[in-house]
Amino acid sequence: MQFQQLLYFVAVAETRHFTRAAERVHVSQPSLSQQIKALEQELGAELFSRARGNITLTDAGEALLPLARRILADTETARIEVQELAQLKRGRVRLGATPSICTGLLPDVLRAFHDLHPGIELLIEESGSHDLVRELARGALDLALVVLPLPTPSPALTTVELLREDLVVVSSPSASAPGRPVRIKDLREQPLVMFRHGYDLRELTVAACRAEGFEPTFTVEGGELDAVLGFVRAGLGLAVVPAMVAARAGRDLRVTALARPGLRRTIALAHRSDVAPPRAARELQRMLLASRRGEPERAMDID
Amino acid sequence: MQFQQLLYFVAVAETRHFTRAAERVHVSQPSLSQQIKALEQELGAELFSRARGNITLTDAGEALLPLARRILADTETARIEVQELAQLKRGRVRLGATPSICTGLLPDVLRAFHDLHPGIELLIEESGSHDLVRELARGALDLALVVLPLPTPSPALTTVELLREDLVVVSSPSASAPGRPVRIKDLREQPLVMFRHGYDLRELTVAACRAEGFEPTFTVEGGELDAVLGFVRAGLGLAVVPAMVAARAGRDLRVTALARPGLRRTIALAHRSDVAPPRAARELQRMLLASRRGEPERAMDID
DNA sequence: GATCTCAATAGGCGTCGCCTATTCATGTCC
DNA sequence: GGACATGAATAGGCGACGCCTATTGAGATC
Repeated sequence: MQFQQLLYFVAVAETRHFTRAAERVHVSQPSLSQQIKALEQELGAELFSRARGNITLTDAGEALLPLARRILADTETARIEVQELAQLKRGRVRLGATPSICTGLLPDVLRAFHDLHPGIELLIEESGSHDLVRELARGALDLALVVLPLPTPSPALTTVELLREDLVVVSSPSASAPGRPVRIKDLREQPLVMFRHGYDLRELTVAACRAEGFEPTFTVEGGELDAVLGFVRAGLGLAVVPAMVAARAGRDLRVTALARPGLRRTIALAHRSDVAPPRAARELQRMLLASRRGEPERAMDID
Repeated sequence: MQFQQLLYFVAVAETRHFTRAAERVHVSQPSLSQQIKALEQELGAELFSRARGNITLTDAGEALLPLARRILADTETARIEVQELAQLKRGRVRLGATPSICTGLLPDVLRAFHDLHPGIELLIEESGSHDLVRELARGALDLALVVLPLPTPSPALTTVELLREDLVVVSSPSASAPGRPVRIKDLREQPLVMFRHGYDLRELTVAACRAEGFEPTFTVEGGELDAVLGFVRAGLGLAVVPAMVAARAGRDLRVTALARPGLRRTIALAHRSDVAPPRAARELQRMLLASRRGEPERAMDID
């Protein structure tokens, strides 16, 4: 049994005419006759009663017709579904990212992606790099934006470096302004507002302070990104954040660069090494990589 | 897209292994790989992510799998349905017959047919020949047992003579016995119990009397076959019925042959000339024709 | 680095589906 | 009633395609 044979069969059943059916399916009448005959032989039953000028379905033909129609409809559906997925008309991307990346880098790119591919569902998982790596390995995420180096490096994950961004100090405009640019050691006696455990920024900042030989002091700690910025704005202390986040945080925060060599972090795209990400995820990956040409400069030229 | 390709696709999806899938569908591994590749090309999307030792469905593959399964299941259903019809495991015969044939000839043959083909639905339409011919032409019946000659002969119907049966006279054992065998003209002063209009037997009997130059007299008229026999049994009069009916009517009826040349009627099978009857109807037709070898003798050797 | 596994390619062969040309059957018209 | 017209069924040839075996190629595993 073949799809063509069913197609021909339905055409004959509907036109009740071999020659017209052949025209409809764009094949010569003998070819159609042969295929119908082959189908009848394979099924072991006549499908049409060929009374001259009055082609009719036999009872076997009547039984076959609805099934044939359904099979053909299903193949058409299959074709369309798969092609819609391939053409990014439908689909889903499960993207993981750290909170600071969600705030800094993602909005513009996701907006652009959604404008290009409005049918694609975007699922964002906002977590620390550690969790993201685990979810990625589990297959619960297609793609993740993580901070390098990975907390648990593994050959099972492929990472592509996306951009390096400078960290800057944010403070309340009303508070006593630190000298500019700030050195890490200047933070020794400065009260800091610190993220909760799990934030890469926390580990990074604390590690930098320790490298200078001191333990930082926190006035508040444990908040998410927005809360930390709010506390800073309220004058509770300083915070070290990516330049891109600082740029988005608004003008009522003073942004101060760190003195050389400063602090920077590397953001990378990660996905499983063994399976290629779905089509839609690959497309998002492509757009993220393309965006690094223009974005970083614009984001980094803030004092 | 081809059935084989879908079959191969499902096999790979289920085994997650090209070589094992190839074994399962009894084809070489390269052939299977090629067909999967062809399917992917036609659909314009990869269906599997071929991570070494870990074949997985892509999202396109996931979308295709349920449809592929359904398509394959439908083809299997189609195959089985058609074959069951062809093998007379299922089906329907719409058979028309006159009341006397229903009573006389049919029971044994239908019993035999049903024993052979219990899955076939038997629909009996009991009417006069005139109605039967009309229903046959309309396509409402597959086959009819009618009395020849047809009331409205037509080239659209094909008739095959099935058997000739003698008509006999039935009477109550208690009533005054007519001489044996009875001549038509003996019925002149005999009261008859007569069927309702529409019965071939009525026309036949009345016509025979008129040929002898008299109008028959009826004590009761208008009943169906069973009622007529009941009236005869009660002594209301005589009736002229087919020998086969008389034989089945039981021993409390006296059956008397008609004197030569007697009366007989021809029963034939009729069906539309333009379309072949369905498979099941042809089989019943075959059994009816086969039965005439033995049945008539047994039915006609009464009295 | 040798071996092993397993999918992908290469090349050859047979089948099959399609085509055109023709035949055959059956209504239809003069 | 014979010529014609219509429409489905063969006949024969050609190209494509699916299958095969043999081989290559790429990751794992020891």
